[in-house]
Amino acid sequence: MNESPPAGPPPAPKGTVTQRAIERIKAMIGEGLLEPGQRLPTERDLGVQLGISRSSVREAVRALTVMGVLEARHGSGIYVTQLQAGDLLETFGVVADLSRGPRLLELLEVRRVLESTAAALAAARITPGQLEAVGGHLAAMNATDDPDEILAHDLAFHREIAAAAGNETMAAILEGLSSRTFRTRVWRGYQEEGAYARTRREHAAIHRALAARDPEAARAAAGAHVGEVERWLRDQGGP
Amino acid sequence: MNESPPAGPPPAPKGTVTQRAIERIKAMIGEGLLEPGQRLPTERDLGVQLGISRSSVREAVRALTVMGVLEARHGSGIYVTQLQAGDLLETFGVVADLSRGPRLLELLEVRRVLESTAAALAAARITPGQLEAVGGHLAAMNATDDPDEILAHDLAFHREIAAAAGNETMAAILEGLSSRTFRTRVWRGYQEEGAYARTRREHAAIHRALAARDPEAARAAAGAHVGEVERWLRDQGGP
DNA sequence: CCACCAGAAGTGGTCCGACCACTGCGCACT
DNA sequence: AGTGCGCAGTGGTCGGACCACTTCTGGTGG
Repeated sequence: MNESPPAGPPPAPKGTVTQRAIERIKAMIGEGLLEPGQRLPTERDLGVQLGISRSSVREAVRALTVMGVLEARHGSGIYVTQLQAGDLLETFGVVADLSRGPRLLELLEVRRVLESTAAALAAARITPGQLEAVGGHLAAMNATDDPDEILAHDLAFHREIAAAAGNETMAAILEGLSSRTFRTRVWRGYQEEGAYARTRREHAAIHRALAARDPEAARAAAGAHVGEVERWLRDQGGP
Repeated sequence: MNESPPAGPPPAPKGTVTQRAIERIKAMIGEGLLEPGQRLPTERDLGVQLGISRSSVREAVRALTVMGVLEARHGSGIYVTQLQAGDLLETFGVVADLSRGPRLLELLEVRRVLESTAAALAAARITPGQLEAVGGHLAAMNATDDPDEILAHDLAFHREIAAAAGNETMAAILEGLSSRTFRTRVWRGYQEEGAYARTRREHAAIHRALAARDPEAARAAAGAHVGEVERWLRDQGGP
């Protein structure tokens, strides 16, 4: 009769129940209690353990799934992802897709910086096999007139370079920054100006720098490539 | 009696219901039907519109909330965010916090690249007021011995520079890459080696380059700064 | 003995209905 | 007119039920 009104410390009084659940699960992983690839308790059990309803558990799991931390397999269970990049890319891509105006330019600026660096790293580390793959996409891109196919090979071209840079995280970020719809939106108008030729020239320059194992040349070529799109976009929305 | 078994086109048969709901809402925003700051229909109404239950709507909203696209205000309604960067930082920070081993190094490498660029941009654009703020954090950092306070001013120091670079998106990414717990974890051991002096020297060098409006010097100083932490971390987990 | 398949158990996915906590606004009271 | 209270509306939480899918198990036939 003396501690009911004054304070009830046990049931943590912060934020919403779901928010707390997210923190709890996140903490479990952070503390190593949950290893990547490991299976979590069932939603029902988690609800009991955390003292919350299954609905709230589901929302927490959904949130962590979106973040790329957890993965739910229907009929099997919930698992901790390998956190192997490419998992956080989805969120990043969504933001990129929804960005407009000045934000788009900023995104492109970030991409230019990372793409340049990736190209420089790739020039130093790329394997003959990877170089051949890059060349393949370059050739395929030049051999067709179908915009969709060109776009696909363009994406693959850059993806291959990012992979060759040896930094999966950077590759994942670039992947998000070059998400399909994002790219499609920008290219729609860009290519109408007959920018194909310039694009081909720039891609060829990047490929040449990679083949020559010249990091600085690759950095410059990649930077110029993205910079061109940047310039076009700036002119577009500007005056 | 003749179209029940053959085909049911209206209820698109792809993915889970929640996933579809996410796409639908995302599309509404992408197509401009939902302006930033605008209020969405209630969860109950959305359920009716999309032909799904409120539970599923809630999960979809939760997912988009985590992505920083929506914001739910208890008792008021669901709103579209301004997509003003800093919203996607949370997810990015979580990933950074949970990363381990090689992934951590990759993250740091990305940070080095962006931090260098931000410093270079800041050197060209920084205002006297911002420069003073940077100097203030530098002085405050050198004036105390409390690790927590040092960390706080360290974060503010870099945040101020990122802001001065004039690219909010880049600043948001750097913010996520320097999230509190991430930083704390790395610094715990780093500072034990009496790295304070070196950190102070490096920070001073960055500040000097900014004051001199020398982009290349700022780029080099910032790159070296992050690179030092990188080197230490590599030595740590290596042999 | 092995390969294969049908069933059962367990899991996430979806739906429903109820109630709680908070916000916002309008009405009545002062 | 100013103030406070109450009510309607909204997101937050809960519990239970059922569905869809995966997985393992046991049996059956080769």
